[in-house]
Amino acid sequence: MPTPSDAVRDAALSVPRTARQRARTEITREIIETARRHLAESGAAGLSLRAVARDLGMVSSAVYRYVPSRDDLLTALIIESYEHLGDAVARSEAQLRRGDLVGRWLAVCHAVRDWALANPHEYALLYGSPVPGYAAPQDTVPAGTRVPMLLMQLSADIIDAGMSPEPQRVPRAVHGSLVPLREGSGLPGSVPDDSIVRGIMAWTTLFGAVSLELFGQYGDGIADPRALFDHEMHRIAALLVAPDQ
Amino acid sequence: MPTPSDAVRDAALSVPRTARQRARTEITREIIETARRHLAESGAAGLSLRAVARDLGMVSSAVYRYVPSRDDLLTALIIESYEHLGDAVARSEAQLRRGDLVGRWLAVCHAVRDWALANPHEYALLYGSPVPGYAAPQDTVPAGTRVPMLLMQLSADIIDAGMSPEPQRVPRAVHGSLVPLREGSGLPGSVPDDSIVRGIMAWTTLFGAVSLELFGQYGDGIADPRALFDHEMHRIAALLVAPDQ
DNA sequence: TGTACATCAGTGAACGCGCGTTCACTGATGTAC
DNA sequence: TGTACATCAGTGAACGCGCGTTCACTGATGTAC
Repeated sequence: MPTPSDAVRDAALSVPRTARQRARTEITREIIETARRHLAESGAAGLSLRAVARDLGMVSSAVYRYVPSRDDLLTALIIESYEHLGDAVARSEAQLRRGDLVGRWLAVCHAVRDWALANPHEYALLYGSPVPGYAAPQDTVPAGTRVPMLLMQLSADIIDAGMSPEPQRVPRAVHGSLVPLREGSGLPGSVPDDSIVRGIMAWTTLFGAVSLELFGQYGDGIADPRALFDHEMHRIAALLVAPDQ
Repeated sequence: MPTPSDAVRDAALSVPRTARQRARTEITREIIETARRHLAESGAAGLSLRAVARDLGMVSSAVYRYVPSRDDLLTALIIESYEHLGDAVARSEAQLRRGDLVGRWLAVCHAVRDWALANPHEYALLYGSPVPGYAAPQDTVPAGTRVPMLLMQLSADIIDAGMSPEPQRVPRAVHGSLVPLREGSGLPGSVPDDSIVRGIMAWTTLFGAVSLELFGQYGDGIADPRALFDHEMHRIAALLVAPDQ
């Protein structure tokens, strides 16, 4: 059952046939691109179908031929933003030797931070406060889990390389808490709870650091946020990878 | 030089004299309380002077006798929210024996999380994406640093108790990065960089965990977020307090 | 204690703006025979 | 290859809504003598 936002993406991606279909594909893309520009400049709350239409020289009602509603446009943008972030992170991480586990972790961290600094409104849309009156549909979930998935792969590689820190026992309640995550992600049962917890903590510190910096909590207190971030991520790496044995 | 939002707070707090002044104080409070209710229900973007006026049975222009503009009202709410959070955290932390350093840390963590869950829009206002078109003035800084200050006090107590982990050396760039924070906070020079870094990392993980949970990044993956949070904060405690020597 | 004047709260209308969405309609493009 | 019909893009007007802020005005409260 295709949802409206599927339709939006499909139209933007499908192979064009007739002139009409080609135009439709192109204009849908233009609408999304224009919306993305507005999002980047004014943030999600300032995103308006009328403004997008104006920018494209269309009458506002014409946009409804391509996009069912403002919320669907927002959903499409959220998914695309997750994909952009995911691409940036994957590209950066792929450049490192597979065996360089700490390096791969740091590449992920800096890719996330760099992308966030370059695209602050998109980052805020994904990881900031929810947009009022908008509830992200389930469609956004697969794109949204790309970075966590990448970190899980990294964790798995660390375990395979025998570089994982000695697993600690984890309270029963925490074990139970992780069950849906295990089921949803197809994680092999052999991965200990402790590794998952470490992964979540690393992920938490990563996004916590980026959010605190980007959302202004450092104030004027930190002269060189990149240096601090880099150092923090180095230290957190000890959570993931045991020092050489 | 009193700023407009100072005026708002002063009016709400000053000792009343004449009937007029008493009414002014009361009505200013009512405006702020109503605005806070709206904020709690619809979030910062949905906060409107007209809606507040309606709720109070006033005509919209009358509010301008008490509040110079919407932005000043927002500033007042931000400051109050920081104070509420700060109060909640301080109250909770004060109940523990001073020597129970890990317990004090955990009290801070749970107080932050509990407050955030009880007041999600206020939390989003403070730690989420910035409100579009609004720049928080410097007035909000003192209130905004209450929780960090509390954590610094805790760190200082840990050092005094000799429970601090063996300080690591910190890269020169990181040392430099911390200079404005040292100057701005009146931290004694004897506190090593390493302790500050540890404090920042703990603070980062704390707010990262609360934000990821509250802003929906866990999806359906975590069955019992409180248990996970509690466990994470226990483990982060090792950053701050060395295991018994 | 009473009067004259100054201060201030609250009114109501207005300005100028923007938004999402619907709908009947026109004219161009595509399709089936 | 040409015609008849169906599909679809885009128009323009409208509905109904909400917002922040200003301004001239009224009537009540406060103050100085």
